[in-house]
Amino acid sequence: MGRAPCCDKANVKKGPWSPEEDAKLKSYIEKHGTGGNWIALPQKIGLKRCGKSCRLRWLNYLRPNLRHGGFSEEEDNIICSLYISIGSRWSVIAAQLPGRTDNDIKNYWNTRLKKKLLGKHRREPRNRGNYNSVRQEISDANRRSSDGDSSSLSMVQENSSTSQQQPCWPQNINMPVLPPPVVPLPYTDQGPGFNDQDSIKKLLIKLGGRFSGDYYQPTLDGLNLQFSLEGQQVYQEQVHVGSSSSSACIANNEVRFAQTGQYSGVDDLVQGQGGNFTPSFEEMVPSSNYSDGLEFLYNEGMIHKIADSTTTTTCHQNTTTTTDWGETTTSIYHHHSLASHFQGQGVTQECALQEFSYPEAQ
DNA sequence: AACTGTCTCAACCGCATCCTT
DNA sequence: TAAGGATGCGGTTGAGACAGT
Repeated sequence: MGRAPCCDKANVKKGPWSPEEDAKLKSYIEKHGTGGNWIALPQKIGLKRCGKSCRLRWLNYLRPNLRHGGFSEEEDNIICSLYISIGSRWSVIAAQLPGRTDNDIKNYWNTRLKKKLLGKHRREPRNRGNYNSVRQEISDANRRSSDGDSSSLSMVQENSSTSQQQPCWPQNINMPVLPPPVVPLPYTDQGPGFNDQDSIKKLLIKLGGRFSGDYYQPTLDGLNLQFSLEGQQVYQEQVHVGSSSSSACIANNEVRFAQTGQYSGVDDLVQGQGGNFTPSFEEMVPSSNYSDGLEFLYNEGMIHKIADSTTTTTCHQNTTTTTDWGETTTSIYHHHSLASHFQGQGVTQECALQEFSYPEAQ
């Protein structure tokens, strides 16, 4: 016997919401809150909708101070960096972007950001598809540009002009040293104290990972690289995060790449960890083109591998040991300035990481 | 003008987790 | 402590818009 349905499926309306329904729901919630019970809410206000549907409509569309579309370069960077760090935990990512919903970010990632990455790898059976994506990107960039983001268009044009020409890096060669990021990064103010272990623990806990002090083991001095963000460094921390095997895989891959300074494919790594590699990322960054995918991030100014080895340290291959996939030790490229970025907006590190609250929760 | 392919995004679905009793 | 219900979340879908042929 399966779970009881949350509502009478036969008696609820599905599909797009009408303005009348929106108005009903919005005015009720603004006056009374949800009453702490989404399931009962539609009956209270005479809507023939499932409670879950009401909740979704409110959270994704009716809630005040929401922004739709027009993602800035800064937001792109945050989304990408968080995706790299924690995987597809959209609600966590959304919590870092005030006014954005997890659904919006998820859609944006799936339709735009991921394609930015894929664009260079995807076989283009027809020219048209490529043209469309370029056209779309230019159109988006134009829109962003008109919103005051002047960096977008030039970047997209540059990308589109090189997308057909840029060779994929052959396997097993050293990655070329990339120039410093072209796009200025948003995280420029270094907040105090965020590098300390307590702050990092808090961040990781807030991000939803279980934390084990036993496993926590900053390994900066065990790594053979250093990332730079426009002059600042992104330290790699080894942390204990559960529940996200995909993020673990992603992070581990980057560790692998980072450790060796060259790309050697993901297959052996995948096999070594039970083959539990997240399909989406695998698809997104095919092993043969992995370095190229990373290059996108370089271009975006997300990460910058610096050739300067003044901080070179040693690293052993088993830094990221795993016990099982539910209790995974993973590595996160930790933007220590991320929280301080929100602090700069008058938000504490703790608060910056809180999810949105709603009337009944306030 | 009709057709076709692609893209976007709102909404649904089902599972996982949390909360209450 | 267990069971059942509510909520949260991420993956997926499908309708509509748009552009090329």
